Amino acid sequence: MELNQHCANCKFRSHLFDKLSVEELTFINRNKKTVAIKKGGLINKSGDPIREFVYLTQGLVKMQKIGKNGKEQIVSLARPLDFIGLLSVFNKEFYEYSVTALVDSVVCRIDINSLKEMVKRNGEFSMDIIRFISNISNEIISDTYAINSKNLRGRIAMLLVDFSKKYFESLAFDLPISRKEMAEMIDMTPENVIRILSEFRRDGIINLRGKHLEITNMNMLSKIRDLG
Amino acid sequence: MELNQHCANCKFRSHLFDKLSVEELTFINRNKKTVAIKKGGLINKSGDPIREFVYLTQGLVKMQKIGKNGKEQIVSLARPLDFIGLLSVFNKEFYEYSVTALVDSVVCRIDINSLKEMVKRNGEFSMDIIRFISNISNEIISDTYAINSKNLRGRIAMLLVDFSKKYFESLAFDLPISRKEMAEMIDMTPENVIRILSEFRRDGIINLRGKHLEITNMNMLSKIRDLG
DNA sequence: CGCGGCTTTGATGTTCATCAAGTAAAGTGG
DNA sequence: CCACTTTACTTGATGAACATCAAAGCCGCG
Repeated sequence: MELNQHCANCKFRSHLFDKLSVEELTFINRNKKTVAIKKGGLINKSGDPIREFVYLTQGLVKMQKIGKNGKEQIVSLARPLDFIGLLSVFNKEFYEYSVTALVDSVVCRIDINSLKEMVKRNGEFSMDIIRFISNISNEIISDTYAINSKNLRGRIAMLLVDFSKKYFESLAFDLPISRKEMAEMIDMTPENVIRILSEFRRDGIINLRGKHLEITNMNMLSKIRDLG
Repeated sequence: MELNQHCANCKFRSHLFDKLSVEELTFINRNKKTVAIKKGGLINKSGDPIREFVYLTQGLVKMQKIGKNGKEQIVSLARPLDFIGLLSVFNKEFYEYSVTALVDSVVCRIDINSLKEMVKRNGEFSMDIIRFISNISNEIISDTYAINSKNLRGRIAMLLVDFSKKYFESLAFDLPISRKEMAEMIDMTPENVIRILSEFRRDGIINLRGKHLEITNMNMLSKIRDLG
């Protein structure tokens, strides 16, 4: 695929940029670079200075931080058209979260000052930025509360339903993360992730072989999510 | 005190408005109203249409939502100069959280469309709004993670230290919320809140009589917070 | 004055983390 | 490509942390 496409023609462009004119997109285009990242590759490192606004066009990435106990904690996953670190770029000097590619991915790195310039100049664009930030943070906050108010079975059920509906739009898919990473996403131990997955398999709710998962009883799974 | 002061002279005005000219402040002033709320009074109700941007000038309020199980959950407290519902006003039609006064309070209600108009017109102002939103959501997210990674003693310790340092700037203060509300803030049961407070009292870390609390061993309390 | 909600303490049971030990899978270097 | 090493996965047993239940005293308020 063509990496260094002009923003004005980019088919991965988010609606966030709809309010920019062709001239403004050209300005952005001059100040961005597009980079391919291999699976497992580091995109941003927690603590590094923020110089760019990162935008995911292809792949899947995780945002994580290190808790006080030294354990990794996954704050959220990002899909194509998601903005990485949008919650930090405008008010922090250094990245708060590390970002790692879960599969081969492609990101655009837009010079942060060029973007800020756009925000100041184009009022409709700044309103859109505000709406995007609000949406992202609302989602993280409500997801976090939802996870923490559920028991372990409910958490796993929620995660699987989300994968199926939000990320893969299919009842069968390959898990993009390890059991350990699942545990880091929903705040439990890897042992219990495995235990509950085995339980679901025993109960005929899912098929699971290695990373390949198929939801065979979505009704039941949704019920477990809602009641947990 | 004078409720309907002109924004240009308001001593409770947040830095958020620093970038507005006198004319712009006058425009805001024409489209705002200042309201006094009694302790326990409802300021915003979850589900109501968002027509105004609410700004706290005096008092203390709680933002809460109702979990699936029907239990109340307190998302955050807001002090003077804090913006209430800033995370919702730009991207939602209806309030997500209810807001209730914990003590007698005063709020300014600014017409939401007037504020949006300002954002579009004044680029420096919109940058400030973005920074504010980012700060608020970052704080809520990191506080939520911090709370959930601690055991119950650590949670109570964190809450008390926060009250002391952030809200009252004193080692002695009156708890602004009930034991039950404390439980709703840090996701535990009222019984355990009480149990642990009694423990802290037994261990000489705090004095507690009804709502009046005094931290007698801040060192130990901080240690419990950090190690929990 | 009495009712209902808040507070407090104790007893009990459940949920989940931790520890241990073994198997499978995935890198790695020769 | 194979032996080797490491990392991920899996199951069971145990104990600790915490929620729930129960009962009694307290306080504010109509």
